[in-house]
Amino acid sequence: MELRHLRYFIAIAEEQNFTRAAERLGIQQPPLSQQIRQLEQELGTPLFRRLTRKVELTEAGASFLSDARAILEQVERAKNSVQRFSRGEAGRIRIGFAGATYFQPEVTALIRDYRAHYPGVQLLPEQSNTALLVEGLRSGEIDVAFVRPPIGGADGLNTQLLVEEDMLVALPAAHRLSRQAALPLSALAEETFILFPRAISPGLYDNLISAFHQAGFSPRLGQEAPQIASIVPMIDAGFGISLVPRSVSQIRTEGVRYVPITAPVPAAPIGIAYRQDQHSVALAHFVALAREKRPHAPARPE
Amino acid sequence: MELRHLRYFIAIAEEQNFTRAAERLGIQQPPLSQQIRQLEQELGTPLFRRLTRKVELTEAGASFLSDARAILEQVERAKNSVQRFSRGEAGRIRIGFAGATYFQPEVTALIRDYRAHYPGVQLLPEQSNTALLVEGLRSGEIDVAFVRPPIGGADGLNTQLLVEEDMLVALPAAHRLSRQAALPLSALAEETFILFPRAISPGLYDNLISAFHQAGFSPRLGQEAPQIASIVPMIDAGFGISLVPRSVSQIRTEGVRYVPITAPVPAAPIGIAYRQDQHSVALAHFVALAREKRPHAPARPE
DNA sequence: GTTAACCATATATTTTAAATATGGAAATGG
DNA sequence: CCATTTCCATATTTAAAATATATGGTTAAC
Repeated sequence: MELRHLRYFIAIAEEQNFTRAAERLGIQQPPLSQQIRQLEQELGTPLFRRLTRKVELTEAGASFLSDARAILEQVERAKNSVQRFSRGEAGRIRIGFAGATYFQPEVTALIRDYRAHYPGVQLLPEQSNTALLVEGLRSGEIDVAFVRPPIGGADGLNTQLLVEEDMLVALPAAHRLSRQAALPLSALAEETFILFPRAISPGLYDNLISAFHQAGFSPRLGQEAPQIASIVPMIDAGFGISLVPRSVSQIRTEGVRYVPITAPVPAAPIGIAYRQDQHSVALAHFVALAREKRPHAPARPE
Repeated sequence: MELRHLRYFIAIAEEQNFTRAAERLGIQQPPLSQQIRQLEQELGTPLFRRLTRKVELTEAGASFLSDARAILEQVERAKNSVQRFSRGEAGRIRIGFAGATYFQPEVTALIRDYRAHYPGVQLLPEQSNTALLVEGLRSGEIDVAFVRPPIGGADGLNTQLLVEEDMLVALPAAHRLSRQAALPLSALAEETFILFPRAISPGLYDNLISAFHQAGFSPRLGQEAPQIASIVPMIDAGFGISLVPRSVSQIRTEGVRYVPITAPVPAAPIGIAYRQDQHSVALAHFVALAREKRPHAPARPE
């Protein structure tokens, strides 16, 4: 059986007439008769009663008619579906968010814009840290991730800068410096710092450390925070002070103040990372949208 | 697109290899490549990524794979369905029951047996009278009916005798004859009879009247009953007495007694009627089952 | 009783799928 | 690193299958 048989069968059922159905199908009547004979043979039962002026469906034929129509409709749906996938209008993107990247307005704006453009694509967010996300990208568990570049050993992964974020000082409201409008980093030489483990975001960590060195001191490290976002409550709890990406200051707490840094300002860039051998059209659109938003985008034609 | 394309596509997706898929399909590899190229062209997108050691589905291909499988399964279901219809294992029979025929054990036994043999056939019962049922058979609203033969003007309809029922006298419990073991019809010459309108079952009505004439009297007619089954409550209510098919005596009421007739015994046969130009296999089975049950079936080979 | 409608059959032709032969690219294995 | 293997694509031939043409038979219609 082939779809041709179904198309022919339906045409005859609708016309109740082989000759007219053949015309409608753009073929002659004899091949149509022959194809239906084949179909009836394969099914083992007549589908039509041939009367003198018209043909009519047998019971078996009537049952087959609705099925045949449903099959052709399903074929059409499958075609459309495949094309939506190939155009990136359908699909699935597993998105990873590294520590505190989901506070960044640029990040949420990108997600929002993408959803507006491609509502048919399912977005599966996952929260983690840069190191684990890079791992997930490599193993294929994640399609794209918002990370804090640079990411070590990025072989096989592409990274694209999305936001050039800076960092702020975060300190307890009761701290003697918490009312300052701005601070040089050197003013913090004697403080105890809460930092996250270098392993979860080496790039960001190294940015911090090198800023400290530029300011002329090595930070005294206190309790380690399990992740970036948990630094804020730890400051509130009195474990020390820290430097956090500016977007983290969206976490407003009674006991914590954020103060801008005059110099040297540590960078906390956010980028998106994805596999180089990545074939998803949906993801390509996502990356393209991110590129439109990248900072200082040079206006060069592509 | 033809089903062939789907079968080929699925084989390759499962084998991840054109050559092996071709073997499995019993064709050579080049025509397989060609058919897939056709399919990809029609869909407007590649379905496979051709790697050096294997092929893998694209996103579009993965979406198409599940659809293709679903389509082939639906085709199989349609085939099976059509065959069930052609064997009479699926279908629908609209069955009419004339007045009081559904009290007859033979009738309910036939229905029960048929349902046991062909559980896939939907039986749609409808209660009416012989005249309306004959009408329904002609117009195609009903497929088969239990009627009280003979049915007038049976052109185009076949009738088959199912039960040779006789009639009983039905009278009030308080009636002077209600304790008799049996009665000749002539004993009722002076009674008032409740009868149904001749129009709803002329055969049965004429059987009654001719039995009265054989017994040597014309019945005095009282109130008319709208249908056979409603005769019993009318007797209870004191409108008169009547003769009813033996199976009606299953309606046991405190105030009504049934007494057998010695002679002449009016016949109340039940038959099934259906269109001669009837093509339903399911109905043919039903009629065949009824024939096995017909009274005094002569043991002639067919 | 002749004609018209309509499907089936027989045969010819064209289209299409499948087979054969071969090439090229990439991994594998001495 | 070169030879070999794996595996799909392409070109061409062959076989199969669908379609076209011609025609016949049956039944209703005029």
